[in-house]
Amino acid sequence: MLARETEGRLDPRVRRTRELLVRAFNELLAEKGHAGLTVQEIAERATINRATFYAHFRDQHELFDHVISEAFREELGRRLPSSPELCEENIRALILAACDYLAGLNTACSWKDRQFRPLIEARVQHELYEMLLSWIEASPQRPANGEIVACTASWAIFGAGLQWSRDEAGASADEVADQALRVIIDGLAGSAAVPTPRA
Amino acid sequence: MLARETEGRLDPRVRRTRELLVRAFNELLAEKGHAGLTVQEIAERATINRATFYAHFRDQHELFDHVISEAFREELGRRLPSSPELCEENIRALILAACDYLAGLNTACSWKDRQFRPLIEARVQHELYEMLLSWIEASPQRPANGEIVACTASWAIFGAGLQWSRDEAGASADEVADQALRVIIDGLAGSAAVPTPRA
DNA sequence: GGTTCGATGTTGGTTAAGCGACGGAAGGGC
DNA sequence: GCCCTTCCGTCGCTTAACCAACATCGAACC
Repeated sequence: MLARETEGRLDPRVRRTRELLVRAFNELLAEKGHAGLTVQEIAERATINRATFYAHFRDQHELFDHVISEAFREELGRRLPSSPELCEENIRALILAACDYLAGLNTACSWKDRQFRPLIEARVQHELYEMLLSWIEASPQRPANGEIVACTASWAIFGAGLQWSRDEAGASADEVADQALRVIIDGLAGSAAVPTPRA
Repeated sequence: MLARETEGRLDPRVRRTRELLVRAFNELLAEKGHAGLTVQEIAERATINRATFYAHFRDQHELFDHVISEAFREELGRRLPSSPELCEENIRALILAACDYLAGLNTACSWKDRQFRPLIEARVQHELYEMLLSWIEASPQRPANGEIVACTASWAIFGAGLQWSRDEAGASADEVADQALRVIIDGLAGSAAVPTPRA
């Protein structure tokens, strides 16, 4: 009964309610961390009724996922001014975004409780996947199994970014991006790690 | 059908809508001034439907009055930590608040268009009146004609404040407050401007 | 003059938000 | 064990916000 999501148009009340909830959640996250945060608290801060919360999110975890995804999508949006297509430049931006975002979690967002990092990381990978898939499906020669391609590549990008973010004093993000880019685009064969099977 | 104002309880949606409208109006006022501001613009900024606007304010002028009154009441609230009663200390705070608020209009709020100052000043006087009247009616020996007393005194305070705010390099606000306070409390007779009629 | 355009208030029907209450689960005290 | 509190997730009813119109007005503009 709520929110014809598929349509582009969306009831302004719905948009406003979600924005208020997201803002409130972000504020409380910054103030008190995630542990012990109640739905009541979030709803109150957002000036939204608690029951209305459940009309928009199944539970607090879903809101959490939504907020993380949105934050990472914003990070991506800042780095992807060019057209939405599958090209080296964009993939490189994806890698750098993953690096910076994941590294940022180690410093700025040194949460009281690190137990939520896996959840955040899962969202990052998922957003990489979604972005890649949208590019693949918009490309001229779209493969039949775009999902598998997107999945593999997104995990590759994610893995590179995560590894780099954990690696103190390693290579620069640019270097990582360049190397990972080669593997992702040309494959293992192209990266000279294995002999090319058909050469 | 909207907003049982008299009751203390007030639908949270109503409170939120009014706050959004007030905030939007203040923002637009700071950005573009008052001239040429449309209801449509205000409603849009507040993420409120234009029709809903009219469920809360008769027109833009009423919102304007509301905003000004609220700002001045806030100014008063900051200066009146003591109990709400008719005493020298509180009246003095009233005078000083009027002085500062009206003087502030000359500098910080140097609107593109000064034509709205009379409207603002009218609100200041009205708020002074309301505050005084509430004190008078709560006092032990409340006179029958509290309205006339409050009216006279509020205009006196307002006049003193306005004159001071216009007077460059005159007496300090404290001095004005002291002198005006004497006139207001002891009357012309007490201030020695005229001989006391019954002495 | 007449025409176009945009802002203003207003209306009735639709839809989402608020409220109060409910049962259930999780913890804390004793 | 048992009670007490607090949060959770859900439900039916009420109420306010949204929307798409509408007539009206005033300011260009020709």
